[in-house]
Parts: sequence; structure tokens; C-alpha cells
Amino acid sequence: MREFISITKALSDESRVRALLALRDRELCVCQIVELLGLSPSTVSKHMSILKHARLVEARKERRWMYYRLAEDDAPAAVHAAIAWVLDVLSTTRRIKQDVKTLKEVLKIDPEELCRVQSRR
Amino acid sequence: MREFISITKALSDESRVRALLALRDRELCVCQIVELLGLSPSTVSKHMSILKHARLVEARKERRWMYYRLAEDDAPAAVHAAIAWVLDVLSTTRRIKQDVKTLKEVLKIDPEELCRVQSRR
DNA sequence: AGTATGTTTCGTTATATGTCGAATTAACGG
DNA sequence: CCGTTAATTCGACATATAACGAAACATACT
Repeated sequence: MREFISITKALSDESRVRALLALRDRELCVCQIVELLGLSPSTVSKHMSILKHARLVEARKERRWMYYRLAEDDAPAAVHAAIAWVLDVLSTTRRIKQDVKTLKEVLKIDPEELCRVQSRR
Repeated sequence: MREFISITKALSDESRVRALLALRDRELCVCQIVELLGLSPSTVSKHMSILKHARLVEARKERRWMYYRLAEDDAPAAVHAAIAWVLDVLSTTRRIKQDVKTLKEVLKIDPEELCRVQSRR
């Protein structure tokens, strides 16, 4: 039950759901998610840690960057079912389709360049 | 997206999830759910209205009683998928199995008698 | 009409959550 | 080492949520 509630709580915020769906096709580093959502790095970091505690995403640190990706096969069955449900229900919504477009632009920018731009704001 | 978040928010509270699962096999009136959850009638009423707004449950008034039941076929696909997921993940948990037992006892009591007992507390 | 009963709404309170900016930590580059 | 940079943690604030009891509402019984 605890595990289930941690999943539904994680999925009960629009920004977190958008972040989760953004990881559909590839991993992303925090600054890329910051760019997509338009939130502060600290807020995004908090969101990602909530998704991670729910085991919906996994993380990997490489050099200075933290990469997040969707949960893989070692995650609980409840997590896989949740992800499948989210993808099924939301992939075709306006908001998520817009995010796909935005992401395409974000991915064109070199991550180092992206972080540098953000730190100047 | 709005619809989806209303579903996940509804499912992000343990009492609401327990109430939802209690409706698995039959409709229940508010006083029966009150008895199961051990919360005040006003709190249970609020919970049920949140489940109803998310379209996870439907309501029917008969005489003095308000009966709630699981959403039926006319509900959105996202709702059905959510209910299927919840049932699949939680039916076998300790808490829910205990609720099934408690419910069996509650159902033995005539609803009128149950309400009378509650109003004396 | 008047009273009892089942549920909901309202007002209040305590706790939880989302957000930011500042401070801190971790990793790299000179 | 020391400064730079990416991310996280901390502290603060505003808003949202879960809970209750009191009041209001709706229905039935006499």
C-alpha cells in the first residue's frame, strides 16, 4: 500500500508527469528537464527525487551531470503498470505533444551550453 | 491532463483507495464506508465527492441513503484502466484483505441500525 | 407541520506540498 | 589547491489537503 501511494502521489503533479513522459525515449539530464518545464533547478531536483523514491525513474551520474531515465525491468510490477497507463492515457494530449516538440529543440543544444545559459539567468 | 491529475490525486490518499476497493463487489452507503474507515461522516462524504469528481465512482440516492458504486462502462477509458490497475496491485495486500473481512461484518448489520449506532457516538 | 435521520456543506485547524533563492556538496579544470 | 559548474539540500513562504464538529439540507415518519 505504501508503495502504491508513493506512486500515485508522484503522479499527482502535472510537472512530475510531464518530466516522466519526457523520459520516454531517452535519458535526460536535470538541466534539460529544467529547460522543458521552466522551473528552478532546485524544484526540478525535488520532483525527480520524488519520482525516484516511487521507483518510477532511475538515475545515473556521469561526470558533472545527473541523468534520469524511466524505470527498467528490475522495478516493481506496480511501477511498470503505472508507466504503461500514463503513457497510454497521456501521450496523445496537447500538452505532452507540445513537450515533445520543445524537447526536440532542447536536445539540439549541447548540454554544457544549456547549463551555461541557465546559470546566467 | 486535467482529468488524469484528478484521478491520480483521488488515488493518492489511502482512505480514498480503501473506499474505492470496498466497492469492488457491491455498492455501499456512506454509513457503511464510515464504519469501515473509522472516519467522520463529513470526512467520508468529502472523500467520496473527490472520487466522484474523478469519475472513479458513481452515486445513487435511494430514500435516505446515498449509495456509491464503482464507475461503470460510461466512464472514460482512463478511469477503467486506473481501476483495473488499483485492483490488480492492491487486492492482495494485507490492509485490503483486512478491509474485506471488516466489510463482511459491517454488511451483516442492517444499515438503519448502523446509522443509529453511529449517531449515538 | 413537526421531528428524526442520513448526508453534505461550511468554518477551522494542523499538516503537507510546490516553489524559490541561498547555501552546500560533488566533480572537474586549471 | 582554487575557482567553476551541475545538482542537491536547506530555509522560507504561500497554497492545498485531510480532518473534525456544527450547521444546513434532504428525506421520511407521525
